[in-house]
Amino acid sequence: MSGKETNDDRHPARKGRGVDPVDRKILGLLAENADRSFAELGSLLHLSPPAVHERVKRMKRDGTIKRTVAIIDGEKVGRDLLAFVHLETSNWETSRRVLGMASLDAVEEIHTVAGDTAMILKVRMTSPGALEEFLGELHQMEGFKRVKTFVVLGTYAERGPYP
Amino acid sequence: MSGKETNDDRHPARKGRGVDPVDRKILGLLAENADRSFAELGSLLHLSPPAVHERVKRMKRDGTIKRTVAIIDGEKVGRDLLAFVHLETSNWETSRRVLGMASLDAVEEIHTVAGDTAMILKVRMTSPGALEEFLGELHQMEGFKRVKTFVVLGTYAERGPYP
DNA sequence: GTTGAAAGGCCCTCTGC
DNA sequence: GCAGAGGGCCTTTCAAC
Repeated sequence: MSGKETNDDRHPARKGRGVDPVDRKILGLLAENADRSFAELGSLLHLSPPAVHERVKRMKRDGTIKRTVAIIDGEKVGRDLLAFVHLETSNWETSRRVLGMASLDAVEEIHTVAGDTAMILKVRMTSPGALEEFLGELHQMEGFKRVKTFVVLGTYAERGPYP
Repeated sequence: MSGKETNDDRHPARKGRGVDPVDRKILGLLAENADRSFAELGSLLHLSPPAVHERVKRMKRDGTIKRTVAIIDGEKVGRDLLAFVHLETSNWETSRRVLGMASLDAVEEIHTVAGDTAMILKVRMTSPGALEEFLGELHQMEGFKRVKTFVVLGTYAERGPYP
């Protein structure tokens, strides 16, 4: 891992304030499988179930644990076409309309970035035709400069943040 | 997965075989919040808890529901620098070594793609220095042609597949 | 698929250390 | 902040319709 973050701070967690090593271990276990019981977590960490519960409750309250979700197999439900779409817009109004696409079922991620493009979208489609239609909507928007699409051929890792 | 897609299948679920509209509704609810009880799901769907349980168990067994995980706030645990890295490799051996990076804590996604690059990585770092170090490792590898990095400025949507 | 019931396990709180 | 015990809810499975 990286080192040298701290100069004068004696606590190892400078940015993750209030997240100690035990918390991180809990987060790691829950990020991998949220079905674990407090009893199981406790035995893995040599802690009592109430102690684990206290920590998890605190981390849920302060937003460190955002939520727990079921991971769906996109291919098994027909969404077998994953793509990254880069797009540049020439004005803010157009960008706002793109951000509104977050409500579309196909749109999984929207980021603004620094680099050769302005925005990156991750979309999971049910068919090439659906992707074509989506790209068509983007082209219809005024004030966009360029769209570049990367169709995913294979996925070799896909998970959430790890503490 | 199964093979044999039927031609004369009258059911609307062509690709998501065995996933009917009720299943999709369950998946949608659990993809948003996996903490819901079977009783709650049942009342939302006008089904009995055992019926819901049966469906969920089946979908977990056949992999439609891959797993349930806790979503961690990357910024709260110190990983506040998200980036997409595009890289082109000139041989397969190098690509294999990149795929091995899936075990790194910072690497969240690895995809091979069609388009102006060969692979896309999503990485979440604890600091700019950590990103620099990671990019340095890529450059040290023989057989890579080009690396392009997009640092994320803002995230406006980030979730998993939706049925 | 639904109802009803029954057993088991876990959550959650409280109390004491 | 952590360990131990009890009430209560939910899960899970079994019947029968």
